[in-house]
Amino acid sequence: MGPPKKNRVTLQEVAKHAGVSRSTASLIVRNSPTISEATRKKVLASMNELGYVYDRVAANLRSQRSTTIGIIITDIANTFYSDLFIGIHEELEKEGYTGLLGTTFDLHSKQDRLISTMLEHRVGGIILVPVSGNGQETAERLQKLDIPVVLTVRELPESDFDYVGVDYSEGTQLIINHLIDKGHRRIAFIGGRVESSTWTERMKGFRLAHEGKELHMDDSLVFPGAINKQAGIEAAEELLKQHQDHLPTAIFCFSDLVAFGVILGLRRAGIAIGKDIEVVGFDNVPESEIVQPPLTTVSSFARQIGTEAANLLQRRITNTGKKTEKIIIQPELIIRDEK
Amino acid sequence: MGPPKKNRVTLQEVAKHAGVSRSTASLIVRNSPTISEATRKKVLASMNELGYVYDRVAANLRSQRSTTIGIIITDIANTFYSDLFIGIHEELEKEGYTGLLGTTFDLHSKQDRLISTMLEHRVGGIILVPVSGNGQETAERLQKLDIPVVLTVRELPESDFDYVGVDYSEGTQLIINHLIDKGHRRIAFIGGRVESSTWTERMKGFRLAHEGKELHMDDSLVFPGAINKQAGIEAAEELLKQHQDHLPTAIFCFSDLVAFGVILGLRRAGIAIGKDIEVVGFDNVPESEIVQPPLTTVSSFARQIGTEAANLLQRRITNTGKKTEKIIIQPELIIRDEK
DNA sequence: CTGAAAGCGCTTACAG
DNA sequence: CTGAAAGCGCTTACAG
Repeated sequence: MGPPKKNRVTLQEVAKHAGVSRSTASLIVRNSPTISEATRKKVLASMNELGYVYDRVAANLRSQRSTTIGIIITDIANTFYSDLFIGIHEELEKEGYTGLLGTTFDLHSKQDRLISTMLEHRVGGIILVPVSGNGQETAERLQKLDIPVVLTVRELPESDFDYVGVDYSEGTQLIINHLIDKGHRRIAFIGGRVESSTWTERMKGFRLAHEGKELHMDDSLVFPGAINKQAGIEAAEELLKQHQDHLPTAIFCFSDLVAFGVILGLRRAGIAIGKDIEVVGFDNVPESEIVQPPLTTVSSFARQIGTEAANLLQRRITNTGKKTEKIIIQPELIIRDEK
Repeated sequence: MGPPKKNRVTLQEVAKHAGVSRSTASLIVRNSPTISEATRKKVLASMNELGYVYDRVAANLRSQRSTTIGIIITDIANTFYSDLFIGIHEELEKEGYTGLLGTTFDLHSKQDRLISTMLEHRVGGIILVPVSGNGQETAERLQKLDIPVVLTVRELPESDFDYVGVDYSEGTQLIINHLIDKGHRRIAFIGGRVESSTWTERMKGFRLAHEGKELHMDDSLVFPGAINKQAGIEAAEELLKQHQDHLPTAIFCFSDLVAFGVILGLRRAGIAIGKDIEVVGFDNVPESEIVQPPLTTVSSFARQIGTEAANLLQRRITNTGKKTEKIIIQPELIIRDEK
C-alpha cells in the first residue's frame, strides 16, 4: 500500500500564515459568503504560497458526505460502454463528483468485489450495469445498502431499483421488421446471455416481429453467447457448420460488437456480407459506420443513458424518499448502405 | 454534494458486539497474524452479522497512506486508451489499489482540473497521458508534488519523469519503409498535434524512412490535426481539395482512429481505398481488423504500456529514491490484406 | 469574524 | 490480547 506520506499543508497552517482562525479558513474553502472579500483574498494568497491542497477526504469523513460515485460497467473496451461512461462522467463532474470506475467483464466475482471496494471507499452512490444471470443475491445486497443505486442497461430480476435503459424489444422489432420488409424470411439471432433481461427483451421483440408478419421463427437459428467479437466469430462458424445447406439470409446480432465478430467469421469463410447474407447489429457504436458495408443497426444512445443515469442518481441522493423511477429510452433504426 | 449519511457500523461497535477491544478488531481487519484463530472468527462473525464495511478512507487518513491512484488519459472512447486503461487497472487491482479515472480530451483546462481533483482525493500516485502542447507549467506543477507521477504515451518537454511509451519513430519507419518497398513514392501524413512528442517522433521516423530510401519528402502532404475520426474526415477532404490533380498514392495516419476518419472521407469522395490510395494507421486497435480492406498498421501495445506504467508507479511508491526510468516498447508492423 | 472543543472512523504506540 | 489516549485533516456548533 505504500509508505506513509508527510508534509501535507493543513488548513491550520494556512490560517496561521494568513493570521486568521482555522474556522475562517474552513469557511473560505467552502465558499461561504459570510467572509469579507479582503480576508478571503488574504487567505487564498496564503494557500497559494504554501501550496495548500484541500483534503476532500478528511472533509467528507467529518461531514459524513461523499463526493465520489462508484461506476460499475461490463467492459470499457466496448465503445457502447465507454460512451455510457462518458455520459455518466460528464454529468457527475458538473456537480463536483468524481467517479470510481470498475469493469466486471460480466463476472459475478468481479462485481461482488467491486461493490465492496466502492463501499469501503465511501462512495455516495453506485451506478451499476449488473452482470448477466441470476442476480438474486446481488439484488438483496444492493437493497440493504444505505446509499442509492441506479441500474443501467440491464435490470435485476424480481427487484425494484431505479433504472435507465433502452426499449430493447422495440429496437429489435424495428430492425427485424426492416429485414422482413426487405424480403428476408430466415433470420438468425446471434449473441447475448439468455439469463439477462437484455436478451429476453430482444427475444421478445424478435418473436413479436415474426408474429406480426405471420412468419415462422426457426429456433435453430438462435445462437446465444457472450457479447464480444470473439464470441461473434465462433457463433458465425457454428452457424455455417449447422446450416451449410440452407443458410439464413440475414443475421441479427445482439450488439454491434458481436456483429463485427460475425462479419469477420463469415468473411473468413468466403461469404460476401451484404450479398450472400445481410448482417445487422444493435447499439450504433461509432465503428458501425466504418465497416464495409456499413452496418445497419439500432441506436441505443449509450451516452444519453449515461446522462440520465447520472441525473437520476443525483436526484436520488438529494431526495431519498420517492418511488423508484424507470427511464426507458426509445431506440432508433439506423439504416445504412441501402441502394 | 448530497446530505449526510448515517448508520455506518463502526469498528467500535463490532468490537463491543464481539466482546473484544477496538484495538483487536482493528488488528483483525488488517490481517494481523498475532490474533488467535478463535477470536478472529468471532469478530468476523460479528462483522457479518452487523453488516460492517471497512472504512478505508478513515483508515487511510489516519495512517497517511492511500489506496487510490489517479489515472488521467485523453479519451476513453478511443480503444487505444481503453486498452491502456484496462492494462493499468488490472495491474493496480492486484495490489489493492482503486483507480480514479479522468479524461482530458486533450484540453489543458481539463487536465489541470483533473490533477487538482485527484490531489484533493488523496491519490497515492498519478498515471498521466499529458495533453499535447507546451507542458512547461504542468511539468513544474507535477515536479513539486509529493506523490509519484508516471507519464505514459506522451512525454513532457524538458522534464525528467518516469515514462512508459512506444518507439514512435521506429514504428513510423517500419510502416513507411513498408509502403516505399511496395512502390509508393508520394506518401501523405495526416493527424497529430505538432506540439506533442508523439508527433515529432513520428515525423522523425517519417523523415528517416524517406532519407533512407533517398526519397523526396513533400511537406505539402503533411496535415497535422486532432486525433479523432472527425479530424480524419476533414483532413481527407482538405487533402483531396489541395492535391486533386496529383494525389498521393498512400496516406500514413497518426493513429487508427484518424485512419478511420480518412477512410470515411475518401470513400465519400468516391475513392477506392486500397486501390486508388492505400491508407495505413498506427496503434492496431481491435477495429483495424474489421474495416474493409483491413488496415495495415503498427501495434503500439496499449495494454502492455498500461501494465508497465502501473508496475513502474508501484515501484516508485514503495521505493521513492531512485533515478527515473524510461520504458520504451518496441512496436510491431501489422500487415493486413496483402495479396 | 474568532477561539476552544468535540468528533468523523480509523491507526498508532504503549503500558499492562 | 486489552484499554486509554492521541491524532490524521477537516467540519460543526456555539459563545463571544
